[in-house]
Amino acid sequence: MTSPAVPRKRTDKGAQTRARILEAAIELFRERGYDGTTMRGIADRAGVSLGNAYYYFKSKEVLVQDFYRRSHTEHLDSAERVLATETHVEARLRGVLLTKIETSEPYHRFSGVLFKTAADPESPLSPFSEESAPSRRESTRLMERVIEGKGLRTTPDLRAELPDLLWTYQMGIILFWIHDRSEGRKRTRILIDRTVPLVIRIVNLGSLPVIRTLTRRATAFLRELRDAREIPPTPAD
Amino acid sequence: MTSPAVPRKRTDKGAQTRARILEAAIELFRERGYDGTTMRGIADRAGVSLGNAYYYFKSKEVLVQDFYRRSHTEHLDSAERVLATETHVEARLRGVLLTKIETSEPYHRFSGVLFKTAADPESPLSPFSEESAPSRRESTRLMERVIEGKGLRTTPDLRAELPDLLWTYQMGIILFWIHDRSEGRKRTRILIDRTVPLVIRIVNLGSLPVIRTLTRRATAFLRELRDAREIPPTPAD
DNA sequence: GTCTATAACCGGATAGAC
DNA sequence: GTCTATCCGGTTATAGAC
Repeated sequence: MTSPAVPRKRTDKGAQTRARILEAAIELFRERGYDGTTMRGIADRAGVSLGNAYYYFKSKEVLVQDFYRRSHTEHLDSAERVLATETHVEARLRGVLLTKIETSEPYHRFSGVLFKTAADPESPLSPFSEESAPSRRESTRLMERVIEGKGLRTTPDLRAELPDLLWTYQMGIILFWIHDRSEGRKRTRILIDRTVPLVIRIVNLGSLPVIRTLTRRATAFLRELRDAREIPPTPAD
Repeated sequence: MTSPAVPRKRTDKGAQTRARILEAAIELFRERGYDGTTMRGIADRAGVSLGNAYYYFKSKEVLVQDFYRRSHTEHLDSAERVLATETHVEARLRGVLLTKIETSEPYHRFSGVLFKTAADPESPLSPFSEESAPSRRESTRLMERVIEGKGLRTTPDLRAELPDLLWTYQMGIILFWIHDRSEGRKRTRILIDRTVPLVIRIVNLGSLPVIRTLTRRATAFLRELRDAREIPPTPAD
């Protein structure tokens, strides 16, 4: 008697359609790759009209992005489990990187497309863009957690820069992974296995007296660079 | 009496048309950017038909590439002049990097497009692809010349890897430059000025006894990685 | 206001005649 | 070598249904 003619199941009329479209897209991307998939094909398989598909997804690209976003959250989850069990930095770092490429595996085929647009400074998808700041923040947060592990000897100033540096390192690994055509991404795995200990060792060397001044200078510059980035470009000066 | 009815200037019937099209493309890219330029517009301005434009350039992308190739050769020239006058590694490296961003400046606007396709592993434009091996080779050759300068203390094994490492460093600088919106690319210039000395110093540190084993291990791995890349992926093993 | 569909538009790319 | 005619697929405009 309270509620008028409003239908009960208000939950998600279109949300389901949206899901159907995304599902169809994922299937087709898997079957034929990004370029081989057409928006018309996606709409067809989802049983909707072309225009309708565009009602839910502004472009073909955001379809891949939505698809890829899954991998990001999956990674956060898996990484969480790694961090809960591993206590040594080295193991933590290796674990975070390995889970990254593992959760990304289903997307390897289109990672090229993703990376492509990511490299474009105009694109909101660029890892350096304003829009992707949240997920970048999440990734560096992960690195903050990583370096809470045992086995790291470092100075406070270097430590402060480490999350960003490790994020960059991770980007490098991903770039390698994208180009890795070996079965089981064996080559990327080797890369991780070999470079993680090196990275940790190099960081630890940073506290050696001979290297101290160098480290200090480098971190000072990094800090400067990072802080300048936060501030919108100054037309003056 | 020897030559029949054939016109004398046989040199380049179509080569001129080709040039006209490229010229028109460059103008339009400059005026309206990559996306704002259409193949029809290019053909129009060049005074040829659309189909004809495609006869000379397989795609819109290769037009930008041809355009960009100029910058590459220009850079080789400018770098040559730098290497002829500068004797110290640091000055040589800085000079090579500065001329790189300076000769690339006219292309800054589309560098996004270039980099975009370059990041795609499928693309023949990818700096890691077979097709771009020649220009990559030229760039690492340049780095070989750079390290012939004075002021470098290093071991043979590290030295052997340096050209590739410095090429990677240069790629990093370019990535930064692409995203650099500061006037006169001031930020990239600062980046170069600050990091070049650091890089040289780090390399020189590589010969310190404490670091030797680390360097040796790292270079061994790099060599392994590089050599494996030359060999086509082995399906066996 | 939320959803769905049809009919274009636009621009990159190709086929094939001359 | 050059053109015209088309294709193809991403994207948009727009109209109507719920």
